[in-house]
Amino acid sequence: MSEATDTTTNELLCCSPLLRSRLDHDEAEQLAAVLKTLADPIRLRLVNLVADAGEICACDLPAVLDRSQPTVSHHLSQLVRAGILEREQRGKWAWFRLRRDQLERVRAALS
Amino acid sequence: MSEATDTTTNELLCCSPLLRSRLDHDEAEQLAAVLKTLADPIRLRLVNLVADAGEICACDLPAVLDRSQPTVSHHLSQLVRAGILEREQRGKWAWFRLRRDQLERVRAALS
DNA sequence: CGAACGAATCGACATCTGTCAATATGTTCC
DNA sequence: GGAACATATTGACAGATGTCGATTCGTTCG
Repeated sequence: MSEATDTTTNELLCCSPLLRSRLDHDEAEQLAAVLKTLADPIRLRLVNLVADAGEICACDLPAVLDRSQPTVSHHLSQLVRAGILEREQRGKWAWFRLRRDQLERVRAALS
Repeated sequence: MSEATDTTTNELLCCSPLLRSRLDHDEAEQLAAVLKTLADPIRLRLVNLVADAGEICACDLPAVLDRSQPTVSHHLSQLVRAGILEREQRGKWAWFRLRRDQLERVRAALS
C-alpha cells in the first residue's frame, strides 16, 4: 500500500442527555461503553497528549507513557474503536488525531 | 438515632480541562476513577432516575433495575463515594439525591 | 527479494469488577 | 425487649481488563 492510507474512523456514539431525558437500557450500555474507554489513566493521558500536540506518532508513546509497545497499541485501538481518536498510516508510522466532535458528544451526554 | 441523619457527602474531584491543560499522572488517575464510577449501565440509570425524580428511595431500586438488593446497595455506595450522589437516612429508608455540581465538574474536566 | 523496523495480534497472567446468597447492622413500632 | 423490615457487609465466583513477551504483519529501502 502507499502513502496516507485511510482514517479508520468508527462512528459510534451516543446519547441523549443523561439529566434531561429518559435513558433506556441500550443507551445506558452505549454511554457506559464510551465512558469505560475514557476511564483509564493511560488513555486519558493519550487524549491529553494528542489534544495538546495536534497529532501524535505511536512510535513515541511507549517511552512517554512508560508502557510496552503492545500495551500502547492496545489502548490506541480502544480509543479508535470508540471513535475518540482517528488513525492515519504514514509510511510505516501510525499517527493519531483527536476527534473533538466525538468527545464533545460524550460531554453533551453528561448534561 | 433520629430523623434526617446527615448527608455522607464525599468531596472528591477533579480536574483541569483535559483538552486545554497538561494532565499529570495523579490527575489522570483521579479523573479515570470518577469516569470509571460513571462507566456502568446500572449506575448511569441510577443517575438518570435520580435526575428525573429529584430523589429516589433505595427501597424501590432492586425492582426497577432488576438487580439484587446487595448489588444495588453496592452501586449506590460507589456513586456516593465518588461524590456523584448524596445519601440521606430517613427512618429506615435511604434516600439519594444527585450532586449536579459534581457531575458538572466531570463534564468540565472533559472540555 | 531480503533486511530492518514500526505496529498489531496472540497467549498468558494477575488483578479488578459485577453479581448474588447469606449474614449482619440499624431502625421502627408494638 | 423483640418482631419486622430496610440497608450494608461479607464471601464467593465468573467474567472483564491491563499488562507484557513473543510472534506476526506491513511497509520501506537497499
